[in-house]
Amino acid sequence: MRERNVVSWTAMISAYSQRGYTFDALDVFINMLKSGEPPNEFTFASVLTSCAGVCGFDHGRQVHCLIIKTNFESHIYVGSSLLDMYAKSGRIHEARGVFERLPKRDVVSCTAIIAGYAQLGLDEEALELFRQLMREGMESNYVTYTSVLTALSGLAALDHGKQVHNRVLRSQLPSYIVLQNSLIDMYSKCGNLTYSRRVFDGMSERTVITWNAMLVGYSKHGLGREVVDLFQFMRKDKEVKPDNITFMAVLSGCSHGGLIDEGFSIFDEMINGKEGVKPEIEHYCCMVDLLGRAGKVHEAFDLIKKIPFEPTSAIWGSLLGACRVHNNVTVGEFVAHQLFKIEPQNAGNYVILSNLYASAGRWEDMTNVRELMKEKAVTKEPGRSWIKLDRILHSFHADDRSHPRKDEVVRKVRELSVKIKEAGYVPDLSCVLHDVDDEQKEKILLGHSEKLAIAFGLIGTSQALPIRVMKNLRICIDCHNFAKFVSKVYEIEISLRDSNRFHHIIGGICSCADYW
DNA sequence: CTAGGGTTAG
Repeated sequence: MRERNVVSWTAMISAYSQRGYTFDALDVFINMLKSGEPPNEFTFASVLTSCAGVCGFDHGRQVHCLIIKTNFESHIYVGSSLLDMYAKSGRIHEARGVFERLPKRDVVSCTAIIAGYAQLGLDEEALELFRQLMREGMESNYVTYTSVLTALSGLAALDHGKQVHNRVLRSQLPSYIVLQNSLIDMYSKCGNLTYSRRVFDGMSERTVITWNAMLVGYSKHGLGREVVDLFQFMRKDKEVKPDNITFMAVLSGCSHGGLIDEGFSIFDEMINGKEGVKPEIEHYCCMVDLLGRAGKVHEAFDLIKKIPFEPTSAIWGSLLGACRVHNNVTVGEFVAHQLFKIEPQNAGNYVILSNLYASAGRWEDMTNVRELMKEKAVTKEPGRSWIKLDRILHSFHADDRSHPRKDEVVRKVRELSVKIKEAGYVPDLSCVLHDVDDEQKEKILLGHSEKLAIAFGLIGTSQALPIRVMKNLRICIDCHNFAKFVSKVYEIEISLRDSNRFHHIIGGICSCADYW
């Protein structure tokens, strides 16, 4: 074109941006500035989409400066994409600032800020904001519901999830696949696979994400057979093609469900090119996990040596977990030191190596690891467990003194401990890293947040109802054992969702088969 | 003629 105006420039930027060519979009934007053509609100809204994520937030901030200078910050489209850019770059406070400064709000800007919190895992904040904006009369559409469902999945808040589902049904929205997908995910992460499957079966059209969400659900619940069956069913649907996430779900489902041979045969077909998806490092990671789970620690180690990628922390981490479960100190030691090189600040690795030494009675080595950990000043995200009782969410952290019924809860944990010891429970003191005597260690163990939540559940629930506890980290070995004994002695079902998967514990047996 | 928010992973 010999002549261009703001519309031609913006159309080009938008075209690149919508197709994912973020750098090209930015490039055209810069050339536009050089040409002297002033951007308008359309240009800014468009170019900011390309500043989110990959290009980082440096470009985004510079564009923000321009927006302020040209007085477009309060424009509703510009403001929405601006706050979205900040949220996607992890700057949620800046995003909130832009949102609060908007003179007018609409569905999109409200959804963008709620989704921003949810995508960063700030689930409580997302839910709280959704409620507040609803009170203030915000409109909701299917994208809003999808974003709220993401937050509810994270919180494992089944009742809220059902409420949103009801609202969706009542509002007579057309059935958006994206919304249905997030319903499947919500129900599965809230522990109700039956409802997930009901939504799945009711869909007339499915995308690869639909299938993946359902497969991941079965996988997280340790139902390997269902994962493989559904995968075979998926292959009959000629409308969808399994992608790399599908295979991760299937392989990790085989691993968690103990289907070693099935896992390998699917993996071999991937290598032979029969599946149309070549194995990436994540798939090798699943196989290391699968071998490790089966107790084949050395085979897992050999696989790592053979893979055509540089091993990642996820690969080593998976093997380290297997070493802990199968008490392999020699391999574990080597693996832990690989991890110390790659991610020295990750406390979990020090903890596991220390556990390994403790279970082998190598106290001096254990002390050294602890010293090393102090030296590197690693910090752990504080463990937190929560349980819902009479529609109220009760949250506990270790040694919680803040709960109104703390004394009652602490007494109950002690009572449980005494009762289940009679049935054979032995506290696993290797789970404690502090350098104190055994009596003190046991006290620390009894203060773990998941035990507090379980005890609280027992106080408040009538015998027949299952206890549903959620945890933000992986459950510790001692607490897992504790829960198994409690379920047996008190004849109660305990469902525990940790950061990794579900544990359905009935009669002293867990659905994870003690591997997680 | 040009514009903003959304779902699946280990």
